[in-house]
Amino acid sequence: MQDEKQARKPTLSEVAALAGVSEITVSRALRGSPSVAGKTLHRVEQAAASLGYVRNRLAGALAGGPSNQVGVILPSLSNIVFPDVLKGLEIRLDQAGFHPVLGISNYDPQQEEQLIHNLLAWRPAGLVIAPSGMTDVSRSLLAGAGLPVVEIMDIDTDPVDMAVGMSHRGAGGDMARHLMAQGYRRFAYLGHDIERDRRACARLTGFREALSEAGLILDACVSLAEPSSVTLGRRGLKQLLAQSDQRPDVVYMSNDDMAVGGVFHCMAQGIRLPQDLALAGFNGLELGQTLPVPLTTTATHRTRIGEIAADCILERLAGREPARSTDVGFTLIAGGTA
Amino acid sequence: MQDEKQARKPTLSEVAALAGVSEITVSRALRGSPSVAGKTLHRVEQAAASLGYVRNRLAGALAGGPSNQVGVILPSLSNIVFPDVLKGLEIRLDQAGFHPVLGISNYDPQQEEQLIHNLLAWRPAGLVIAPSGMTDVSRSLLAGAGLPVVEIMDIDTDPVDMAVGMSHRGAGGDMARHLMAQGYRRFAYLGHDIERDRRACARLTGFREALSEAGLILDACVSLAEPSSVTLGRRGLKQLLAQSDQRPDVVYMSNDDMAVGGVFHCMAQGIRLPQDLALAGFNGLELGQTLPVPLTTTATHRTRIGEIAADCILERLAGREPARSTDVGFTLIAGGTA
DNA sequence: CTGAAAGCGCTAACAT
DNA sequence: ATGTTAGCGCTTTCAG
Repeated sequence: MQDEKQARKPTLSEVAALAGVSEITVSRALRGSPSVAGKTLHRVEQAAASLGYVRNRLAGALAGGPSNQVGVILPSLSNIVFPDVLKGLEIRLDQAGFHPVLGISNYDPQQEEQLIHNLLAWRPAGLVIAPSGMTDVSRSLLAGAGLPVVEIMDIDTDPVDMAVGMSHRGAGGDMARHLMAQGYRRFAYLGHDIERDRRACARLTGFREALSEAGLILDACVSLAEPSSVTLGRRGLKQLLAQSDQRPDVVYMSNDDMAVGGVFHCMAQGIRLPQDLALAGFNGLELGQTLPVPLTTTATHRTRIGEIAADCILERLAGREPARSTDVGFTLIAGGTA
Repeated sequence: MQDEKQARKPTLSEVAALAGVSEITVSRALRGSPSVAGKTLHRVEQAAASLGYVRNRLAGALAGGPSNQVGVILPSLSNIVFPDVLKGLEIRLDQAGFHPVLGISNYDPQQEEQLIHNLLAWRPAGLVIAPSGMTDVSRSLLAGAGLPVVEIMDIDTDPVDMAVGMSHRGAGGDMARHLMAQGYRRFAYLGHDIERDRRACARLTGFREALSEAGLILDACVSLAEPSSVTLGRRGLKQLLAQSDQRPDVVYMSNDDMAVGGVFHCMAQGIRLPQDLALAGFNGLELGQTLPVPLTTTATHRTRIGEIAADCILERLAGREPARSTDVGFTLIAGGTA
């Protein structure tokens, strides 16, 4: 080891000098090129270690070498959903020696555009984005970036490059059909700040469409202008029930966090599930499935979305051509709350 | 806008040519230097926009400009705890125009060491790490990196540079004293793969110490070799109760996820909380506080840790000297389960 | 307020 | 298997 405070980090040429070879040989050796003699390799590694050499990938990438950074833009980290996706991304990227560079858009198209610009400035190897209403500028930045781009979560819209996700509209429709099949007829919806969450919006649209096809309607539809949470679901359901003169048969909640809040409200009020009131959520979080009565919901494959998105980037970088759109599907869980 | 597929991105000199000024003037203009005439600035911005210019920060950073990347190493993303910390980091970093570059160590010191090396290769402006048993090499890499480093979560050990967190040992001790004050005498502990989670370990240590000081002991101590989860807590409590010939008064669970699982087990079995059995967790997750009976636990200030860690990095970069160690504390929540 | 020169540390391309 | 040459695109000096 060397001094604790080395102001200037050692460079390739210093390693080269110590090892008695040229810079390029050190470069090749340290990058694991097969065309370096075992003996040379060893000597270079020794020299690098003894100097505490740490490769400068800024210089490498600028000189035309590959980057191992992948830009990742997500709308939020508050709910476990996006960390789950990020986990899948990270696992696969890490295996390939890549790192996610993160940006959070807060569901704001302007922030999103800014982030795309900022992340592109680092010339990443690829970009993964859970879109929040991309602007034309955003789209054109991505189209012109000349790198693999994966839009995740949703496959209801046409992607700039690639897409991995599921149909939220389809999920909403399927849940509506499932609930109708259970015999429910009076439907209500309780959502969080749905203006900003286009995917929650798409589910509601699909839900409505399916009801409509069966000649039914949504009796009540409440959206609260706050991010989703268990607390909000609990409070929201209380409010929804208070303001309905006739209690609905079933409430479709914008996601599991909200739905679990609803379940807790019912528990506290002695409202029996599903006899007195039925509830359905979305996401299939562990939380909802571990309740004494498992939540009726739609399980999504979040980590899988992340993994596949990473694979798309890596495949493309390897010169192959991944599917333009990948549907990871979803699974309706007929739990005990509806 | 320009062609969808621009193979080579425009460079500073192209913008300069179009604007009729020198490269350096464009550089200054685009970085918002005050010493650029308003008229020139405008012309440069026009030129940049019309070419779809995206700054290359690789080149900028290599040439000695500042980096706006901050390496972030976390042990896991599976539990909401670290995403919460990451959220706090991201908020503050984003405000300052910085981005986190992420690495997940999986609680493995070797992976951690590798990550530190990889992230340092990008010459980030700073590094934030939730340590997982740092090796000597890790420590020496950080010490010699010549950049601000913040170790987060824990302040029980001496940091290489700066630390932001709380005393987990203290939290365990406080909970033990709280439970003893409630009159409980037969204590049990239920943990997840605690070998890997040094902070959970520290809490248990503090818990034991406090019992010991009062002349009490831990009657049962079960650790399951799996990551913590609601499911594991539910299953684990069942197992723990089955194998105890005399039921404990109270079970200290390694965290809230585990504890909520325990609560669900009790609900399902008709075990009354806290009369028949008391439970306590750790973290103060929303989940536990929204249960019909709020969980007794220790609230941690996770997002705050992230925010302060980011501030430490930014302060140091601004030339100021932040506190070497920041204790964000914790708050014991005397809920209804103990 | 603007510019010219020099070089950050590395790697691709072309030798040998 | 190793070396030489020539930048990558920007920003830091240092000059006006």
